Amino acid sequence: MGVRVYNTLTRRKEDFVPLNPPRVLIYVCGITPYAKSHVGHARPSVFWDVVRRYLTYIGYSVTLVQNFTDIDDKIVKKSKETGLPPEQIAETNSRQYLESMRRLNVIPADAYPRATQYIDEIIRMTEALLAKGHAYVSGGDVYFRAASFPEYGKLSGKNVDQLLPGARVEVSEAKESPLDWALWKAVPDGEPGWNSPWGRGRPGWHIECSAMVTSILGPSIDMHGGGTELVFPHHENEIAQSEAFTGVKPYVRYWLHNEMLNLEGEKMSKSLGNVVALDELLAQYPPEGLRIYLLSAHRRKILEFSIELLESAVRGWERLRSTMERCYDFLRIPADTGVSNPDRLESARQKIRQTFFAAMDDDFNTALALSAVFDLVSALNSALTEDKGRAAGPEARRMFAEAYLDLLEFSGILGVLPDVWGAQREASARVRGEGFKDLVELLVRIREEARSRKDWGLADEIRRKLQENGVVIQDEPSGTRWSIR
RNA sequence: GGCGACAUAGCCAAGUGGCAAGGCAGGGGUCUGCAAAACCCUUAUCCCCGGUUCGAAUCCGGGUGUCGCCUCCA
Repeated sequence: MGVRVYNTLTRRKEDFVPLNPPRVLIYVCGITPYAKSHVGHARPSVFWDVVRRYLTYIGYSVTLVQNFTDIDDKIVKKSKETGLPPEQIAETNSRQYLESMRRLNVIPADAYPRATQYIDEIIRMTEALLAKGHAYVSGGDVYFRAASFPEYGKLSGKNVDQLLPGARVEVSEAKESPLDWALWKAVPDGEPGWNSPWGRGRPGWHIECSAMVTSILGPSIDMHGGGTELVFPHHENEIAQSEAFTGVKPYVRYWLHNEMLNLEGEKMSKSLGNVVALDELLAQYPPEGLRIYLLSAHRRKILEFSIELLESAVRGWERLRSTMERCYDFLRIPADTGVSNPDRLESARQKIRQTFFAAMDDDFNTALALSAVFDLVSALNSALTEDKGRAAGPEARRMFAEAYLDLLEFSGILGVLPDVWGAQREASARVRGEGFKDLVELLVRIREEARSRKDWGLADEIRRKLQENGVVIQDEPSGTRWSIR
């Protein structure tokens, strides 16, 4: 056993062996905060959050860094259009992204560095690349000489010779070759810029990640993530810059890329304009539902997005949540009751455990892991249904509790652990005012009494009024349960 | 033009040689004053055509279709 990951560089699944176990250093390409975040941005965030949770769970000590590229052409353009300073645009959108992450239950990265905080490092790196002959000055710009890095193209599988004909690369008189890219760009007065040995300018697009990775995490990291769209040229260029600069190979031991979200068959992207705002979704749907949706396909597969699909995932989450609440309530009743067929539950549980961990080990197959979670939901619900309150002894009860704890554990790894201890119920009740809970419970008691008198009119009215106020009533053989939705 | 990925039920999706996971939706049933939830049963000739094999969704060849990257992008 052990984790295996599909590495974009080798195009194979490989055993995951970190450089200095148990430490695992991870860098994930974050957003360019020139506009609001959309659902697509949540895919890598949630995926890497699960990776971090799982690796931590199995004993690794994870350091995860995610950047903001807070200065680039788009931000400058936006600044010109709106008249707002670029820092403000970047900061507003970065904060909005982080707020969405918080709502999505994403464990905060150990650092969220900004490109503009690493200008000195970028300049130093550029100077070093010049000194080593990997870069050249042209006008006030500095370019990386792709031809100076023989392995250029190794990540994306591009053949440099075939890249040129018909290529859509930017043709510029300033560049020796169309494949070269800017490390530093001269900027006209009035645009944001920093002083440098080559005059006032700002960093090119790819160098900031190399600078942040090497200065924060070192010359060689364990995993690097980002969307497939970044494989070329962004990550290809990052490898060239970083390995040329540090002389250390490999810059990244395992490259893990996530596929895109599609909207009506087309890639969701800001440039196409077919985006669904992340904060708006989170305002309307439970974040756990969104996580379940995002984890429902393997990260290397394109996933179709629609409100209907999100809503179906939300319904799945509601089932998971209500199962946990039922299990919790069940375990609170006196200890001489237990499930009537514990052996069946136990054998299901063992099989499900095996599936879950094998799935996570196999390139973080969250879709399969999620299916194991739902299998456990079904097994627990079956056990609860069969029970009928029979006394089955402490052993049966213990087995039930074990299965329930597994469900909590798996949900925790996937970051969709519902609040089963009622803290949320309590908190919601508090938000609605002291005594809210007492009032609800009083109404439930009154309704129980009405039901025993067969006063259905009153019982139904109480149920309806509570529902209007967000309290859902369910009559079960063992009594009436209520929960806040 | 170059490189690459994908095609599995109504929708989403896992599965890379041994009787086709899971979610949502649908149908039937149990429970129930009603409702809700839950449970049980039920819904697939795995894009097409060849080949390899005792055996193929899975491997090989060909075809068709969809998408991505090569330009900013998670």
